[in-house]
Amino acid sequence: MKRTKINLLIKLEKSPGNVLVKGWVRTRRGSKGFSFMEINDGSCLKNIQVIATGDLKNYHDIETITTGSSVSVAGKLAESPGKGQKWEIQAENLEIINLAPESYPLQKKRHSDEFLRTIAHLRPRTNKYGAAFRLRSEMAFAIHKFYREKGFRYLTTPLITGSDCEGAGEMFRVTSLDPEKVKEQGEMDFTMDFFGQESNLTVSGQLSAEMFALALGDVYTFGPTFRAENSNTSRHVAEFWMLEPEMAFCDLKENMDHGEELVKYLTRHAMAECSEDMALFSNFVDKSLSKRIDTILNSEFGRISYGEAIEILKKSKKKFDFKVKYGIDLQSEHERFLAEEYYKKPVFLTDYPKGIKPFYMRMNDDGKTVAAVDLLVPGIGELIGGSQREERLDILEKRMNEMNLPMDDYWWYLDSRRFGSAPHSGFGLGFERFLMMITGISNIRDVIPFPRTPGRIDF
RNA sequence: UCCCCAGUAGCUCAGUUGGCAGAGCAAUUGGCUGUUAACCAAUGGGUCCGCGGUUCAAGUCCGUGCUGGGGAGCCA
Repeated sequence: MKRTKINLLIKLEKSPGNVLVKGWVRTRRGSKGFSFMEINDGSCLKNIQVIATGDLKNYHDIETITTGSSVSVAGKLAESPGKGQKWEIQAENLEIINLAPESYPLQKKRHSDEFLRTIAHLRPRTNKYGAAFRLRSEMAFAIHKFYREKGFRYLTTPLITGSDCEGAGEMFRVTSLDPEKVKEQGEMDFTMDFFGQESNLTVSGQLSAEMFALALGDVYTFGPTFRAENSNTSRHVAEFWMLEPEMAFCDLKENMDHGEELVKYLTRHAMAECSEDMALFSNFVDKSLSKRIDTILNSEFGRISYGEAIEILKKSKKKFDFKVKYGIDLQSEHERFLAEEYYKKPVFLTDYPKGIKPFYMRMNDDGKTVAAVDLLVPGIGELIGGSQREERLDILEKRMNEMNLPMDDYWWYLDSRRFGSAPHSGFGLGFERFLMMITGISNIRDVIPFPRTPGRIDF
């Protein structure tokens, strides 16, 4: 008999008679002569109840089944006379695949997130983490679906990069040099290294994506990204996934339209395809989740310039630790006030002063601000960061000079402005931060399978 | 990296003024003929985070290190 997954089984209207289920025992309740078991196979949140009676030939062994054990159950799918479930399996053949010893760390009760992080290899067997990682999978699929429907091309950009000055934070060095020899020589000779020059793990695929947007039109990258920052917060990890769309013939407004459409599409997809898991999050993880999802789906995101934001912050009676002044980079407290208290919904901030933004952002006509855009979201902070790119060669070169960037390293990037340059825009969306937003899970380490943070690379 | 808080049984946590190491859940064993984080009873279980110090006596006080959490900076 072929195995049926539990997500299909529990949806059945009529019993097909006998079924075969394989999974892990969440709990066993024994009485004299029979046992109830809850089996979960990871296909969905729900367990299937199995009843095993004393007339089974291996019933003596069945009585020893512990939480966490793996089993294979064949039997009749019957309507359950008990409350709480429609179906149950009346076991006719129950095979113990592996008995979990008493040291199995997951109990049939709530565990703290901190404890579960220490057993990250087992935590997907819990309701909450199972739901989180099913949703993560579904959201990755939804990203590809969204872009395919819109005629975008999926681009995979290199994870190892030679440019050491992308300006998006500390980078991880990639080298094949022998540490012992480096110690003898007293310094690293990069000409002897694998690539003949210094190389690092990427902090963004954007520059590569721009080249392909100016060839294929609309592209997106979706893959891992690395930051060697010594960040110890609930919103940062050293290895995370980022979605980066890049669109030719697209200005800042269209860039925002795209970001808003994307966030709404993915959120709608989560509600439609993962309703059961989403219900768990709003019932047990974050009581305000339903309201936030509703706001994301049904409100128009705010859109204001940096200058307007500064005015709003100044006029507010709120006391900030950092004084608000035109030209400063906005602090967390400022961003939170704008998204959580003033607008109470996601809000785009545009047109930042050029001094606090990177070289590739397009200079506005005022000569002081650039066509940058950040999307601030209640509870998360910055979800999206992007811009319209500077497509005018002379202005781009001038900016790079001002910022002392080595022009030679960027010869290929500048070529794109030399040969058929065109307006284009794009942004980066932090995949884990998006997952935090739609699950209400408050620590980024709990939405990524095996988190990498300063001082920790377990599993 | 900085600020604040915490570390006691497998888990969650209590532990008074410095004076015998505790609870609930879990586990183990037994009971129970339809359970729902089953129920009832019994039993076992400790490097009180590490190191050093004060003291007749330290889980408790002091110093230091490590780990975890919250916040800040950096950013996705």
